Amino acid sequence: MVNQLKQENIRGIFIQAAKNTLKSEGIKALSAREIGKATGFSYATIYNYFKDMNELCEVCMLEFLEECKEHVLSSAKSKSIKDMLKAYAMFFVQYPGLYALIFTDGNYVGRFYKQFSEKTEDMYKAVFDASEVETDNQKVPVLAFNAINGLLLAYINRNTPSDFAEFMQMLDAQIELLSI
Amino acid sequence: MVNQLKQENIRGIFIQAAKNTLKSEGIKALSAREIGKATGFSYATIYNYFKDMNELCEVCMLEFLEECKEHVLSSAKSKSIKDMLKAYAMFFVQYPGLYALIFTDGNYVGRFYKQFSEKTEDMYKAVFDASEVETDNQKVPVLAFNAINGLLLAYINRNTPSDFAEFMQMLDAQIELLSI
DNA sequence: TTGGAAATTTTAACACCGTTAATTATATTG
DNA sequence: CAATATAATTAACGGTGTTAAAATTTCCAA
Repeated sequence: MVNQLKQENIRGIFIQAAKNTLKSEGIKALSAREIGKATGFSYATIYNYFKDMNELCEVCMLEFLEECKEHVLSSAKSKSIKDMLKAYAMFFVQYPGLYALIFTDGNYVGRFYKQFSEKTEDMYKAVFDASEVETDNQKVPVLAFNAINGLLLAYINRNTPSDFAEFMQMLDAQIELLSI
Repeated sequence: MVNQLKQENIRGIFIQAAKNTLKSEGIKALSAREIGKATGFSYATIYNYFKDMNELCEVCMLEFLEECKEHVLSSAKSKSIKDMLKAYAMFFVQYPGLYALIFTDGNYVGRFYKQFSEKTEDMYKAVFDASEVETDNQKVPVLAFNAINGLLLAYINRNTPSDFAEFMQMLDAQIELLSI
């Protein structure tokens, strides 16, 4: 019982350390040894609490997705889909490493992708439900977010456009083009 | 003179070997040792012809981008933007590893991203020019491709949707939603 | 309280990776 | 042919994830 609690705590310590690294330095900086140093444990102790580094990453991903959802629902300037999609984009502009982790690094989707994909689509639909947009087409929320993801992909991973202001213009234009 | 030719040939051998691996097995399977084995050279010989593995990858990326452009311009069913965007998507569905390499693996964009981004946008515009679409908005080609890239990102990197037929439906719906 | 069993942590090791320096082999040229 | 320049190879370093064995700590009953 007490043991259980302690185990959960230590697991949480590893998760927190990994999240810190992922947020500040990105996945390239994450390693078993680095987490060991950050937590004061040996580098191998992690393997008593996670099957492998992938599992640790996947747990972080799920938590980040939750953070993202909360950020969108709480910080959007209005309930217009434009502002909500902007809030979504801003989350990843603020934490570009998380975008790479969640959307582009295939290594760490692995076993959990089903659970993860479902949770992502749930978020998309939740945001649309919270917005003032009405559409019969079930696909529209997913498509809209996909389009924004494509924009983020170019901006975050490839520095295109290279300027933030221009990125914002592209974001506006993209939402305009989607005509939702 | 003869030397120069020989050097170019060996460089080409490494590039070809790397391209084969990237196409068939993706970037995770690529390593200096693996290329050494595939070409019959030692693993360190590559460093006489490329600054590092990144440079080798970047050269491959540029060549793949060219292949992609040729594929779109030659194999699209018609000059409608719908068919051309479909041809674009099909190229990466056929070689999913290349999509990961070109668009999502930040490691290998590195130094060359400017040259590479420009070449990508050139391709987008070339495709639009070759199509029957007319638009005043310079941004439209880039935005349309970004949206398709977002779709590819979900399908290739995250298996969403998990079914090819459904992906094709999403593709149609995305182009529809863009109303171009 | 103490001794032994169970649980946990750490150390050492293995197989990879990219990369570099020194060595060996090959080719070129006087 | 010998000396030199060029190219390829081997050995090594520091990094990675991961596992097995050793060391340590925790726990509980006598």
